[in-house]
Amino acid sequence: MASLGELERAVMDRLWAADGPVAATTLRDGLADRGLALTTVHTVLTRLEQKGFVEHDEGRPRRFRARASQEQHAAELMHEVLGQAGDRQAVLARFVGSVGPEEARLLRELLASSDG
Amino acid sequence: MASLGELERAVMDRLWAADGPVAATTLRDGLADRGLALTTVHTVLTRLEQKGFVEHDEGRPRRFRARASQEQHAAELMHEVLGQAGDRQAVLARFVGSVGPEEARLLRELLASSDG
DNA sequence: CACGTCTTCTACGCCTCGTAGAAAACTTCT
DNA sequence: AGAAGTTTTCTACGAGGCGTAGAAGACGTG
Repeated sequence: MASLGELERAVMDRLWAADGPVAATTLRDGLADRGLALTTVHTVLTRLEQKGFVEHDEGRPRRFRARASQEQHAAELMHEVLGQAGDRQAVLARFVGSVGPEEARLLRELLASSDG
Repeated sequence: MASLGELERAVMDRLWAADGPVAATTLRDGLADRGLALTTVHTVLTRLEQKGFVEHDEGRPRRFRARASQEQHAAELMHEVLGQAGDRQAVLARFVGSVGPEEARLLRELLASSDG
């Protein structure tokens, strides 16, 4: 999967946090601390579309939204990391070995429901 | 964590696959299909050392080895991905939801032993 | 010491990414 | 419709990462 730069990531975070499609101006305002030009935001959005992370509607102004939820994205990344390792089982062992107790419990529940 | 380029990754894979420290010439020979100059391998190794992935002994010729196992590395990456997501639980849910039955079983066993 | 090998230094070209101006397309207001 | 403002696209540039390796220096061996 394509990776994200720092600003690209910040934009994705905004899109993920939003509960609907977002206009470029809104994104620029949300990132006001950076003092970005609107064209900069557009450039980043275009690149994110090329990478397949974002899509826009046909309205005017365009509204942009993430194609996958942040959770989907993160889970896919985790599978990608897991998949390119030689010994997947060993990786999983290490992974769960360093998971906190809260999350361990959650995992147990999740795995219990999906019976096998 | 610093990320790896394509060749850097290939070198790490060799180091991970090796069961001991490896000389640069050996790495070059292992990557013979690429027809790399030995200095290229050295450059990559130096960068991998700067990134903290590799270290070398003081022998002559130098022998290089990965500082973490591939499993450690992958597990850390997975935690990194998980950690930078907003809703960790939702990510875990998605993650285990798309894990194969074999691995689900493994995970159950791993989690059962670490009681909580 | 001479020769070959190993290591470091330096460099270059390509690509990505943050950044944005200029220009084109479009909307809105009168 | 025309003027004025907004939005979108096109083009570009500089910094940094990475693949790549030559040149030069350090070192071991005969």
